[in-house]
Amino acid sequence: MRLSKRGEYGLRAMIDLASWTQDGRVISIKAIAERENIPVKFLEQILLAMKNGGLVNSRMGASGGYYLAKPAAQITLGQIIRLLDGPLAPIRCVSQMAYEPCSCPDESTCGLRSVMFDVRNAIADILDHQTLADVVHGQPGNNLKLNEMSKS
Amino acid sequence: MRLSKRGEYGLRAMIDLASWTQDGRVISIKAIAERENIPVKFLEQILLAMKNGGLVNSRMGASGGYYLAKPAAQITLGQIIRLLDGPLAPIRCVSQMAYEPCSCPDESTCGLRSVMFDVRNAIADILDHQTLADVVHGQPGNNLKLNEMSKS
DNA sequence: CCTATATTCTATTGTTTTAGTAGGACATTT
DNA sequence: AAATGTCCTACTAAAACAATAGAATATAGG
Repeated sequence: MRLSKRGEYGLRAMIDLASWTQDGRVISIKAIAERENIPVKFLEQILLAMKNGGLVNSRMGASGGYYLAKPAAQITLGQIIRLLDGPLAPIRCVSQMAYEPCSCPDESTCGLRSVMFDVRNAIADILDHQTLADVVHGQPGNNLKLNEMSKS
Repeated sequence: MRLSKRGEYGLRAMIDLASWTQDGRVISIKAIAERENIPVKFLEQILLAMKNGGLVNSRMGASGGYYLAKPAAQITLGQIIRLLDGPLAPIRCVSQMAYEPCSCPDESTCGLRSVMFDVRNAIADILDHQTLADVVHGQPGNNLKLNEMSKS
């Protein structure tokens, strides 16, 4: 159930962009990498992928850099993670974007599938509604349960 | 965010055990593997791990096999997944059982961390409350959201 | 125009994880 | 004693992960 470093770095970089960008300014890979403790060349790839995915834009050359392609309130964490790490769903047979049949004889009566469907939705409910703007402004998650004692 | 085959097979095997076991009977690896389409030798390892983890017991020798170590209502999917795949948390710094500090300067104000904390709790809320008995008897998940349009 | 500073793009590398396989030792039933 | 199980360790091929390397290209500023 874990997020890769690629996904984590991508999220941190986007949050960084969202919090440091104002008006027409751009931010260099190096600046982000230093603030967020991310290997420069690795971050380079990640930002490139996000550019190709339409989440950021860039200005080349000296004093160039990156900026969000859309307002921070229109970019969700779900979009970023899907782009960098693939589907949110724990198993393919409950994924909307990358569905594949599983091995069970009948999906409609598969107990495991229905639980995993719930898990997928719980994850997507959070990640598809939390925007970069929410994260930057410390918006509390709408699914937060305080009195939760389970160990993850 | 995905479940490994090891985890998936383990869950399927446990659900199989929960639904086919009655009174003092045991079920062989081969029988489970055939019903659930799991490679026999792989399942062997998985069941062994679950035995060492205290979730199942076994009877050796001819006509031996496995059975649940506890009533199905006392085994949660969370226990199984943690045993086979490790922590449910997307990143270590929000894990209870395998906490590690992340790279950010201050965890208490880290926006990413607080979102991932919510995600961890959402996953654990489901997986730590759904028992094998629930799954076998088609208990609906308590976190199911029907009108959900997001793609996973 | 030239240089320093950026992004762009592709390839390569080392490590770890995943998903099994193989094979023999040991226990129990028949 | 043979058949049928679990137990246990080691091994392996392939994929995923986490970078690194290096050259090409673009632009600002002097």
